Amino acid sequence: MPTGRRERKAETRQAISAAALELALAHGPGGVTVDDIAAAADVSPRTVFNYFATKEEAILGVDPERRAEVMARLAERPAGESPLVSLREAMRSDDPHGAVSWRARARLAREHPQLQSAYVAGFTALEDELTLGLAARLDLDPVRDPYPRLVVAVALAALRVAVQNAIDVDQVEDMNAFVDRAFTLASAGLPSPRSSS
Amino acid sequence: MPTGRRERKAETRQAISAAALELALAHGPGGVTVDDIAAAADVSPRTVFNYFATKEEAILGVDPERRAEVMARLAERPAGESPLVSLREAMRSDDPHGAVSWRARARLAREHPQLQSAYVAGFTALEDELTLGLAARLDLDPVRDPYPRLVVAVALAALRVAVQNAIDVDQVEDMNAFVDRAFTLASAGLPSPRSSS
DNA sequence: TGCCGGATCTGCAAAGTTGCAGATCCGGCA
DNA sequence: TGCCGGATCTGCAACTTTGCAGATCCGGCA
Repeated sequence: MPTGRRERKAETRQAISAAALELALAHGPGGVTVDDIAAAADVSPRTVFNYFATKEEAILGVDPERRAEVMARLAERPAGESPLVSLREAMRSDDPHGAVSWRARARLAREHPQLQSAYVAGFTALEDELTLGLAARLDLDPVRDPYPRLVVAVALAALRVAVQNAIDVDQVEDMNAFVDRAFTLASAGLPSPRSSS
Repeated sequence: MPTGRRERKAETRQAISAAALELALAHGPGGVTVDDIAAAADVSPRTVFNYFATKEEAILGVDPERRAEVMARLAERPAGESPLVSLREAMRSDDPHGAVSWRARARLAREHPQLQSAYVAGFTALEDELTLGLAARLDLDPVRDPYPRLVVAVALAALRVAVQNAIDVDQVEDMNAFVDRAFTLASAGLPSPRSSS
């Protein structure tokens, strides 16, 4: 059982990410320097930027393993299923541990505009990956055919809006209900609401 | 006819934006420094950051006047119209001059990944504005009710994907056709395609 | 004309970000 | 054990970005 370089790399990333999140929660994103994060993770400041493009990304950064899980779940969805449903189910998180830290980060991003950009960038990166996955499922060209990317972009928009709305009305426990509502609206073509409340 | 401060401010912004775009097109985004842009626009480097948060934003930056035009067009749409249609029409650009520079920027963003983040950030800023405008039209709470933001987010996703697709298949002249197709798909709830080509 | 007040611009210092070159570490192999 | 090769980490210099304090500009008004 070799503790290979790959595992060490994942550990370093985790250490930096954990230190960044903890310090940001404690002192606010602006109250933390990269040097602080580096010291807490016991690496050089330069190494922080080997793993994350920006300080904000170090704070919000999504674990690559989690992204891989989403991709794997997408690949396992039944073949004929509606693409929006496949994506919704692939992204649904029933892992309590992951969900908690994910909510903490979403809330942090909502409260601190300086994190907004990095937060959205995370969705964009996921969009690129999911587009390839969905195109493969549907046997479509991911770059020339707009359909896969359009469905993924809409699905991520729905997810993002649902999460933000759950946070805004302070009901993060019912996250799944909010997500379901947004996806239902999207699948129906966003009909004019009579009473969407 | 006073050449008031407001006009001078707009002129300075234009000068910086134009210099940034020109230099970026000539030498690539990475081949231009903020000092270069500042010198070309005849201001201090510090002033560049008074108008734009980042060098990338200075290159891609959307003219606030253009955003105001979109908001004005949205307000003028008939009352009972489908929200997606209202948004599509508000964002449709028939101004040849504006459209050309817009395409140049979209292409530049597509070709240089370093601009991706700033490009998406522009859409996010527009999302916030349009959400308020649409909520007002529909008389809904823009923060507690997810509907306005969801529709806007989906509309912008459709627009973004359509533009990217038109660039990818090298048919930017037919931009409107691409946008219409994406919006039609979205209004129909993104049905599984048989032949979306 | 000459002053006032606000808007705009600038200089400076500290922090963030990146490319590059080299140091270090670690597993595999003789 | 001792070396090799690649992956990882680090130091450094240039550039980017931000907060702050002050300089400058400009229109309005006495």
